Parts: sequence; structure tokens; C-alpha cells
Amino acid sequence: MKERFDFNEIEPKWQKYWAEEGAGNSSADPSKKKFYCLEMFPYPSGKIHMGHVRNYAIGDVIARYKRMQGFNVLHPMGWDAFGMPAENAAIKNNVHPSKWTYENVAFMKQQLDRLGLSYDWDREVTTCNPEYYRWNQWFFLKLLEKGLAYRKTSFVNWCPSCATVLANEQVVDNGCWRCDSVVVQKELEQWFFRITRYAEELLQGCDDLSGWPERVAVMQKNWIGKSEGAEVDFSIEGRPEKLKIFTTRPDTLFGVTFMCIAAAHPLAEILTSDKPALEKVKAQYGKEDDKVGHFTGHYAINPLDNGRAPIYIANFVLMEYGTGAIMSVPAHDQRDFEFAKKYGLPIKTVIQPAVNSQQSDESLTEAFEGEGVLVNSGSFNGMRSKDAKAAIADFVERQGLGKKTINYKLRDWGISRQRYWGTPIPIIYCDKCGAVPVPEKDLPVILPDAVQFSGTGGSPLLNIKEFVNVDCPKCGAPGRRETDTMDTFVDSSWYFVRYCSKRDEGPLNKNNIAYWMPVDQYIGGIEHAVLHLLYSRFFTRCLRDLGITTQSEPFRNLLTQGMVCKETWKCPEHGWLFPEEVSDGRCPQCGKAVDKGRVEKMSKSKKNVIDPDALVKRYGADTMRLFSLFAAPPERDLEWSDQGVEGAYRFLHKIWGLVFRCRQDILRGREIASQNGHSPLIAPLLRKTHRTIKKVTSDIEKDYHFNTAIAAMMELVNEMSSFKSEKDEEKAMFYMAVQNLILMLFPFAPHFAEELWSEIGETRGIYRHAWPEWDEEFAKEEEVELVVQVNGKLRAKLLVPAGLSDEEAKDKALNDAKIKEVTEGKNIKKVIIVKGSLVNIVVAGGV
RNA sequence: GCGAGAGUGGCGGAACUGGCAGACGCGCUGGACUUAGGAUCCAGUGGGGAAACCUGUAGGGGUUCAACUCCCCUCUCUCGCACCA
Repeated sequence: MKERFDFNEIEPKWQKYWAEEGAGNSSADPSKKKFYCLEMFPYPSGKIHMGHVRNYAIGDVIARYKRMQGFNVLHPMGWDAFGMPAENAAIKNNVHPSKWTYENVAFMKQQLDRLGLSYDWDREVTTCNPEYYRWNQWFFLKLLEKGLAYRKTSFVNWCPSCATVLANEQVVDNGCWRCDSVVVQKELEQWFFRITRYAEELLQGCDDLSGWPERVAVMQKNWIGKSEGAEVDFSIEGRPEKLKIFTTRPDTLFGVTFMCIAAAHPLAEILTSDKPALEKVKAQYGKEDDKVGHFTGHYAINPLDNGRAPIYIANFVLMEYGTGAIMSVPAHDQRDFEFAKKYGLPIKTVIQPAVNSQQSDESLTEAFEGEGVLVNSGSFNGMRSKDAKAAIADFVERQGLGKKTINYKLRDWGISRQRYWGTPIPIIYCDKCGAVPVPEKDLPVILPDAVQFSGTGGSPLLNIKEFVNVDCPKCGAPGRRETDTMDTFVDSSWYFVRYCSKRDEGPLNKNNIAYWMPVDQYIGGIEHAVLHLLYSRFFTRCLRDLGITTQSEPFRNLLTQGMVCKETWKCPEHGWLFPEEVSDGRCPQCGKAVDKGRVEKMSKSKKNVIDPDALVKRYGADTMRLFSLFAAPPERDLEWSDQGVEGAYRFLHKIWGLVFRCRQDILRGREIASQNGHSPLIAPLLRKTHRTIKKVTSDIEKDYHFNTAIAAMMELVNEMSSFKSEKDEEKAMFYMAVQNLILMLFPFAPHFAEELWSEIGETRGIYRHAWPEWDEEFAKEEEVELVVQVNGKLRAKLLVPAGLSDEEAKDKALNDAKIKEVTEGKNIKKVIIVKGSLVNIVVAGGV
């Protein structure tokens, strides 16, 4: 055994060993309890970053821990390999997206292996492989059959920089989720997945996601955005058209004093002759600072009381929600109130907060949006607004004036992308037959290799005659192939199902899927709270309805890990600086004092990244894993600290040194321990070891708080460091402590643990060993510190035998010299005893 | 504006169901070993104080024998939603 721990030697050695043993592999086996542990697969952008390291370290600890707990663990990895960066690289560097992608995959795979991650590579998925994406196409055809995929022309989000369409979920603050460019609206014919058919189910399902962070479920609920109300038809004075509005407040129908329609509403063009005014309102569409409107000169008739309501075109009314038209009740809606004040429109109160609070309409300073009692509402007067909602909606429906409606914000998922590097949509257009699906037997529709990237936008597929020109499968006439490709979120919506079967088993093996699904623990960033996680929930339901799985929810437990952050440095003139550029707090270019910026998410642009490769070279994979698990609990942001890494490195060395120095004692202890009839000596180290096992186990089980689990192991090591083993029994005990420590350390620092495991005389790999158990008897303290308070203030600490009765504890406390002094001559009113830990003596008149 | 989460030493972070605030690590201080130390080991380390002791979990109030923990108010930060009718 070497005196110093040499990670360069031992880490590759054990990686090779695990690979040969197939230590990460798994097979479906209904006789065993399964555990599916999954980390979000990466986009192969070139090399891994610290966010990946953290994500995968967390997953690997869980996978290894669960294996030791006896679970049949599925822990796969793959590549989200279609997407824009490959295409951009192709344009920029004249390298084919396929070559670029596969090279990145090879490089990153090697990086992951160097971290000692226990994946089952037999199930590796690469989404740009035809054997994978043919199933995207197959699902597309199935969804088409079920009416869940359809084509329509509509205004869609267009990112000018990416030269492609984006789904609603992919627009963040009116910018592109990938490149931040301002998104514009463009009218295009596109393919959609009818996710809205599952809106209600997806919403309801949010309440069953007990293993998810609540905020993620809340974000999905908000995104689905259900609201219940009614659609009501208003007639237009002197015109044949009807004006259909949606409202969640039918109880305020009698309070309507005007109507508003969106500038893009079909009636807007018809009802106003003043086109410049209409354009003006259009230009202000969606601007939140000001409400702008234009009176059309027409009036709508309230179907309930035949009141006349002027129709306005207003910038704050959204065409994409509800019917694009609203009834305005300024007394009970703040937006309508503001609009009414600006344009001098009447305000009519129809709900009183309390029965006797009369207030004139003119004196209102804001809308009253709460609940109350109806007034000025005909036969509904006196009804509670809560009840009136249903009553008026019912009335409207019975009279044929409208109907009760549920509205969702969720829109169908637009999946067409005008890009090359994605799954071809299996459709052929024929002048006679229309959009004809490619027959299943012709799948996959292979993405052609030989393409030219102009970089000027537009899919290069358009220019490939052999691809585009194809006969109609139905009538045989010359047709034209769809050149749009699928959104890459389609790829990631079912990859976790593909993993259930090995590469040679066929992708949709129902037995495998039934055994492994759902994912027991999913780990990834919060940025997919709506995107990928919502699409996957939708897709899983589609698979369920296709009979492929019986599950509705793909991910039982979700852990959203925090970001990896680091401090930043910034020169007021030259911007972000690398930490090593900054010497004595000055900018290397201009010599000006630099600002120590905030701690921010690692990013190349802020120059605060740490390269995992450099770290592996310097400290090894185990140290890097250990630090990233120790520095913060997994769901919280992690602040990178170079000195903290040193600390983790030191910790491993400390253990190594301990085993190195005491090796003979340990081996002797092992012999003693293996002898029959040996019973362990009850001593502090034994107690500490059992308590550590208990603590580490429960910290992992409860929310995966690895930071405190590692801290507990550190405590144990500290205690072991000062332990002297002279007698055989002590050696046996020390051996027992070392053995358990190594076992517990294994999921965190697996190479290191394997090496020490063999150094203490084991011949079978530790990866097959069971997780240690603790004995509650041994974990008990024999002496405890009894805290004695007087009026809640700490006055003494007494070392007493464990299991003291309340009476004994009280006696001990009251007879303590210090306590006697403090309570001398005072009237003891009460003594509170917390079993085995604390006595609080309450005396009159303070201390 | 609405919703959620958070605020604890010089720093990252601990603290069960209300019961010793600051586990563990980093940093710092002192010491040992050493030609040397940015290695290693040992000790100390919330603040004030010589000490007894006092004080301390964003700020203010409350409940309680006892509050980081529960309740009310205020401030700050982060995230999400944001004219959704």
C-alpha cells in the first residue's frame, strides 16, 4: 500500500474493473424490486460542465446506494443529440452536424466514464440515430391516427435568429428560450400535437405529483391555466353579427357598461371605418404601461337587460385567449376600471361588499373584485355573488344566450421546425390526396446526409431533390415530402421509455416497460419545469392510450438540483475577467480596481467557469464528486470554492493515512472479528459507528441530504483518528469502524472506497456489498449531557447515565452546586423535564 | 402587482415534532515537525468581557417554562407568473 493516495492510478483501474464486471448493467427481473434512477440526458455540446458533474454525481450516489440496498437499479445515460448548435457549428465550421455530434458524444462519454459514473451503457440512446428517431415518426403516425396530431395555419412564434418556429413553452419573456432573440409572429402552416386534449388530466395529475417539488407542479398548473366561466353572445345593434365573449364573472353581467375586442379580432376590421386608429391600437398591442382604445361607433346589446354597451377596440385584449373579446365591468374589474376612467365611460356597481355599504359609483377609486351581494341585477338582486356566478351562467345557458365554458391557457404544441438537424416529419404532400402519412413499413424516413448549409435560413432539406421528390403513397402521383423536422422536445418526451429495453431488445417491449416504469427518481435542472416535464407527462399519456404503458405519470420523484455558481470579477471598463487575470484587485488591461461581482451561475460569458477536466487531473474524480455533494444540499445552489475542493481532497487523504498507518491493526482486527462467538466491545467508537450508519442512511433516505451525510462521516473519521487500538478487541472494533466507513463512502467516492476495500483484505468488489445496518442498541448513548436551565437560561450541563427517570434528573439538577447557587432562596414554581435531555427550573422573581 | 422560497459567524452550511444555536467543512490564530511550508499533525475560533457573565438566528411585536423553529407586522433578496377577462 502506498503512503499517499494516487488517484491517477486507482481511478482508471476501478473504472476498468467495473466496466469488465458490468457493474452498472441491469436486466428486468420481476422477482426483484426495481429502482429506476435517471438524470436528464445532456445535449452533446462539446464537453461536460460542472452542472453536469453535479447532476450526475447526485444520480450516481443514489444509484449506487440503491444497489447496495438490494434494489435492481436501472441507471442509463444517453444523448439528446438533435438540435440547433450542431447545425450552427456546421454553418460556421463547415463540419457536418452528424460528425460534429458523434464526435462530441464520444468525447463526452469518455469524460463521464472518467467520473466513475455507474451507467448501463448497453441502453445508451442517441436521438439522432435513425433507429431512435424512427420511433418519433412512428408515434407521429399513431398520434395522427388518433387525431392527436394535425396541421393548421396559424400565427406562430418565429425566432429570426434561429430561423425557426418555437412552441409557446419555448418563448421566455417574449424571447427565444435558446438565444434570447425577440420572437415575432408569423403565419405558417404547421404540425401540432393536441396536448390540449389532455389539459384537464394533466392539471388534475399535478395534485398527485407528491414526489415533485411543489413549485414545479404549481408552474405547470399555472401554465395550463384553467378558468371556469361562460361564453355569452351579445348582439350588435343594427348588425347581423354576434359578439361572443368569455367571462369568469357571469355574476357581474348586469354591470357591463362597454365591450372591448382585440385589434386582431375579425370584427375589428368590420366595425370600424377608421383604419389608422385601428392600426394605432394594434401597434400598442400587449404594451402594459398604457391602455389604449378606439370606439367603433357600434353598440352591443346586453342580453340580460338590453342595455347598450359601446364597442371598443382595445390594446389590452388578447386575441389568443378566450374569444378575443370581453365584456367590461369597470366597477368590478380593475383593468376595465382604468379603461373606463381614461375614456369617461360609466361605472355601474352590481356587487356590494356588505349589505348596508352604499357607495356612489362616482366615488370609487378602484374596482371591487371581491365577493359580495348582487344589486342592480334584476331578479338576481340580493343573491351572494358566489351563488350568482352559477345561477346567471345557468340562466344564460337555459335562455340560449351562451354556455358555461372552461378555458385553458395551454395551447397545442407546435412541433414543426424549419431546420435540418431533427427528425423528418413522415408526411408526403400530394396535390390530389393532400397530406399523406408515410406508411409504417417505409419508416424510418432517413435524414439525408448530403446537404449544403447556406446559413441564410430555410431548411437545407428543401434543396435536396431526392428527398423532396417522392411519389404519393396513396395514388402514386408525384408528391412532395414534408421538409420541416420535429421539435427536439419530441425526442426527449419518451427516451426514458426507450431505456427500459436494451439496444437489441426492441424499443417498445411492454414487459420491460411495465417492469421499469415509472422513473423512481428523476434529477435535473429547474429550467425544464414546464417544457420537457410537461411534454413528457403528455407523451406518457399518449403512450398509455396506445397501450404501450399502463402508467400516466413518467416521473414518480423529481429532484431539481440547484445551479453551480461562482464569484465573478468585473472591470468597470473591460467587463468580466477570469479570476486568475485579476492580480491585487486590478484589471490587467487598464490597471483599474475591479469589482468583486456577485456569485452567479457558471457561464463562459461571465468567465467564472471551472473546467471539470482540469479538476479531474488535479484532484481526481472522487474529490470532485465529494465536494460537489458536500458543499450544499442538492436542491440548493452550490457555490464553487477552490479551497472547499482542497478540503474534500484532504478528507480522503486523512482516511487513507489512517488506514495506511493502522493497516496491521486493521488486518488483525479483521481476523478477530471473523472468529466465532466474538461480541463487540461496547465502547464509544462502536456507538459512534452505529450512530453514523444511522445518520448517513437517514440523511440519504430523507431528501438526499448528502452534505450532512458526509459531515457525519467526517465526524466518525475524526473520532477514529484519536482512537488507540492496543487490545485485540479494540483492533476488531477499529476494523469494524473502518469497514463500515468504507462501505458508506462508496456511493460518494467509489474508486477510493474500492481501493481501500481491497487494502483491508476484501477480494470481492465493494459494489456488490450490502449497505451496512445499524443496531439500535449500539447506537444508544450510555451517557448523556443533561442541560439544566433556570428560567429558560442555560446554567449547567451535567453528564448523566442515559435512561434517567424524570425524578432522578430533577434531583440531579436541583442538587448541582451551580444550580443551588443560582436558585438559592428563590421560590421554585415549576420544574419542566424533557426526558433524558433537559431540565428547566422556573423560579419566581427572575434570576 | 400576484404566487412561492429564502434571510443564521469572516464564508459554504447544520439544528428532530418548539428543548444546549453555529454540527461538518473552508478561512483565520497559535503551536508541533521541518532547511523550508501553500505539506502534515495538534489546539483555539459568533460578538463583547480579565472573569463571572452578558449578548446573539434580517428588524419590530406576540404566544410559551422554553422560539432559528409557531403567530402578526415591516424590510431585503431569489425564483416563477404577469393585462388570461
